Amino acid sequence: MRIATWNVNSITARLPRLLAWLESSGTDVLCLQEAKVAEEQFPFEPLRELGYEAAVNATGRWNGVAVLSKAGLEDVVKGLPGDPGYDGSVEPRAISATCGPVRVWSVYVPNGREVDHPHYAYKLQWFEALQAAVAGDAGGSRPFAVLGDYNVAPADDDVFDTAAFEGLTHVTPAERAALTALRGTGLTDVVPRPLKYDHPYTYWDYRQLAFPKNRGMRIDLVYGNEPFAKAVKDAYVDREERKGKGASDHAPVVVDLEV
DNA sequence: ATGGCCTGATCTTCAGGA
Repeated sequence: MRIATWNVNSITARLPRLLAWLESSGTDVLCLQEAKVAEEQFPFEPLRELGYEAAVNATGRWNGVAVLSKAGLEDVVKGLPGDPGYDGSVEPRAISATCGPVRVWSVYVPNGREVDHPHYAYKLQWFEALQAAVAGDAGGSRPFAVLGDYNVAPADDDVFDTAAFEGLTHVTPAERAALTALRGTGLTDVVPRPLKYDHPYTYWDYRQLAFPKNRGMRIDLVYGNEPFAKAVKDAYVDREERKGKGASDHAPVVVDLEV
């Protein structure tokens, strides 16, 4: 079974590439983030034609997550139990579903913006809610994983230049502590291999030739429980998908499971 | 090859991304 996570940065803008990639990669289950579209406008039909069912939590131009599957799609839960919300409203940043033998979450963790911004406190609260929501499945015997855009680089090695991130979000001790606490529920960081160079970056800014210069970050993560981690046969970042015109600024992370 | 931001809406300017 091939399972992947990909922040597509608008499913509307990315649809031709998304459909082509689903076919060429042979992905069975895709956890998708930043759909940036209301569920009513979600492209269910072209996905169905490729054999994918879709579970969607999306409300409009911001955020939006989905699980696409041709391996079954059951017990869908939209939203994060205990989601703290931001500025008085809960945003569509999480969805979970069971796809055949595996249960997955697709998550889009809040960015945080600046360390002294309310969005940063929201980000840390959101991590606490996520930890509470997944703890049961994380300790369970069924293969389970939380896949998505975590908006945190787990270690200094996961950013191209630590000095460039001095005082910024995504690398602070509190954010990394949130990841450590999340792993403490029984989850393992399934680190993919890079297809080129020596770091499995998953995101490169659109600006300043970041991708050609490989100034990237590893912020799209796959956190799997023990049964999931044991079933992993391979994992890689499909950096080919970051190339060319009309690319998302994130590349897919692909995991092959023997389940 | 991979090329000096992109996306969608409040739409010719801006918020948000990270």
